[in-house]
Amino acid sequence: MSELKAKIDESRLQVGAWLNLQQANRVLDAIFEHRLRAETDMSMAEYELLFRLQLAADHPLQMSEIAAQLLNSPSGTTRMADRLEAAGLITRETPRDNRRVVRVALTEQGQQALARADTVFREALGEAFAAHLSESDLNDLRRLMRKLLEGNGAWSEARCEPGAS
Amino acid sequence: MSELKAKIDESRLQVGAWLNLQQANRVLDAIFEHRLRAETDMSMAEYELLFRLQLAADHPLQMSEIAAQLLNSPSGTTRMADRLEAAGLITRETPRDNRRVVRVALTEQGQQALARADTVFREALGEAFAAHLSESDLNDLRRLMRKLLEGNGAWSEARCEPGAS
DNA sequence: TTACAATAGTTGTTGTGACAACTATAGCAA
DNA sequence: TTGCTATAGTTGTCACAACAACTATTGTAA
Repeated sequence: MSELKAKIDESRLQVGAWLNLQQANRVLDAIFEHRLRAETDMSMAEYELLFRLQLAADHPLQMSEIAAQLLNSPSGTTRMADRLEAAGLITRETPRDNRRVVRVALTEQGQQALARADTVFREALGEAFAAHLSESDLNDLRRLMRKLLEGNGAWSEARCEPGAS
Repeated sequence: MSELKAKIDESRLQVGAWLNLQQANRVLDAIFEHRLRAETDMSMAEYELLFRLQLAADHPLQMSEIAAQLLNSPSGTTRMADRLEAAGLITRETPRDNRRVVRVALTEQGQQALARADTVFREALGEAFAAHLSESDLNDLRRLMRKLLEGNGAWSEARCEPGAS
């Protein structure tokens, strides 16, 4: 009897924690999306792609790497690259030694756009995210998320070492 | 000089924590979506709507309440309700005393579908989410997410008291 | 060398969500 | 009552993402 009750309580705690995680993510996503769109006419997804390109500035990424890092489908990545290329923010190049792959690089204009977006995003991040968490909170959060990612075999893709911008 | 460095480190920590949060959310979302779709032919969004209906089983929800709880747009909520109604899982009813609103309720069939989805979801939640977190981790997580939600004025909507399933 | 399999991206199609415009009802003031 | 405003939902349109099918290139084995 009390075992059943304990199980139900356990389940409630789990569901509650997950719902909170999801809601927080949605709320913050919406905030960042709005801010970015309003001030730079760029979507979060596009910003993330440019951001990943800059992270790996030394070795230009190919489509499949981008897709893996962003957890996007290949087709979605193609379409996004289409838009960014049309806007003049990135270039696609297929190297001669392997004509299957496509290497994506930031253009000068793309770097400028990214810099602007970086400013806007970090400001929004500070206000809507970091302002409500202490430094130890941030470390706790990273620890928890790392556990979740590792537990689901998704840690490698999530690795990120933001460059000194 | 070292102040600038400290600021950069701070920003890295913030960005990293956010990226991890987002990635973890995406990975888990994808897992749950797949599991639910495979075993119940229902999307997470649809499950969440039914779930919210059951949470408030005593007083049937109206469209705007559902939209607020799910952080969805009114139009999106209408479309989802269209699908669920067509599938026979919910009913819409406009009460006579206020013919503007639409009250949504689970049908018998909807309750059964929800029960199945509940089983599948909670199993997936246990495996992909809760299995990697201790009870104190879960409480930490709730605490952190609550801070974020409160900080952005979104706590009330996120409130959830899962019923004894 | 030729044939077959594997890899990398792209395109066709479809589903879903958002914003804005619209309809209908309710509240309220003159 | 009449007219104005606010509220509640729905619909038109469009943007974006996913899956599957397709093309092109590379690797490999007979």
